[in-house]
Amino acid sequence: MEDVLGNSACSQFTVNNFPLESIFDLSSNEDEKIVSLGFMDLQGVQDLISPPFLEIMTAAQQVPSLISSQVPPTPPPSKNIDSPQAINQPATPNSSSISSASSEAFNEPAKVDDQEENQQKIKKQLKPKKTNQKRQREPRFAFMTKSEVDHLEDGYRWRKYGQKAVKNSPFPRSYYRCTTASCNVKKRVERSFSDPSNVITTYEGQHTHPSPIVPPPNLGGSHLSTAMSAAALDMPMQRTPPNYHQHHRQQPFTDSLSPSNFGHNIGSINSILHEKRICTPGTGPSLLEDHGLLQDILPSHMLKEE
DNA sequence: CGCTTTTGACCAGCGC
DNA sequence: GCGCTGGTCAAAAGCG
Repeated sequence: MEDVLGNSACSQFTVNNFPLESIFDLSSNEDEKIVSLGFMDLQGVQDLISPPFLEIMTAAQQVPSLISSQVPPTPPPSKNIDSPQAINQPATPNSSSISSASSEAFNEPAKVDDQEENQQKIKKQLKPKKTNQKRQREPRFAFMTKSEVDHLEDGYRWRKYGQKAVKNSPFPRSYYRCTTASCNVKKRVERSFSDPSNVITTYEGQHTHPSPIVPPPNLGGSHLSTAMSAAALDMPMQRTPPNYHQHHRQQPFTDSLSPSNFGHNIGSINSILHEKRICTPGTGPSLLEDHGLLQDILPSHMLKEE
């Protein structure tokens, strides 16, 4: 673990490029200690070199172990509170780190379904009954995007259901929910206090349906379309419609570290990376970031496969 | 008319 | 227990 954590590329990347704004608010399960790391906690003051973050970074290099756990396009996974693996994720490398990176839910067997149905029923009720358990949360994934608009077009349709002022920030946080009836995916959007040009988006849950916005074919070549079609079935942040990149510059690392990306195969990851390189204008600094960061983050063999 | 956004209120969790 | 904060609800308003 320390070997990985001590990876200078990782530290450098975190400290120099995304000092305090890289958000990986990845709630795991009823063990809410990660959940407690809210945006504002992480943003600005949170030491991202802390183990949870670095575990995620580590998880980025554990892709092969995740590839086998392809996320089915079925109801969003929930936390299996009965699963010892879901509880008290040890700060050990490999699978445990991956689990702490909000992927444990993806790896849960089908037995979760019943629980998750109950959970969703409860969620749909106005007043969820409070049981012995703490409120369950979907796996979350946050990333930061350089954008002038708050609500990034990610190919899904969202309905805003709330807005709250954020502590220590002049920018409000907006709450969105996927408009698809059976889909409980939510996302939160807020502007980075330390860098207002950055928009922090947190996705919670997993889409149970393909993206309603079908990207036009032959944009960016086969790599792009492959990545899109695959990603469209999964987490929203994976897919980036053409117009998305026209207006926004997403921090590359976030895509590459997306747990859902891990849920696919390396080819898909490479496709997404390829997509970004295709779509990111070479005139901006993002290209430089892209190039350097991706190399830092991704195992070298993955980049070679491109 | 249907859908989305706005916004104040309410509730739960957490720390003191 | 109390206050703070995050998250959600739901009525009203806005929009196409």
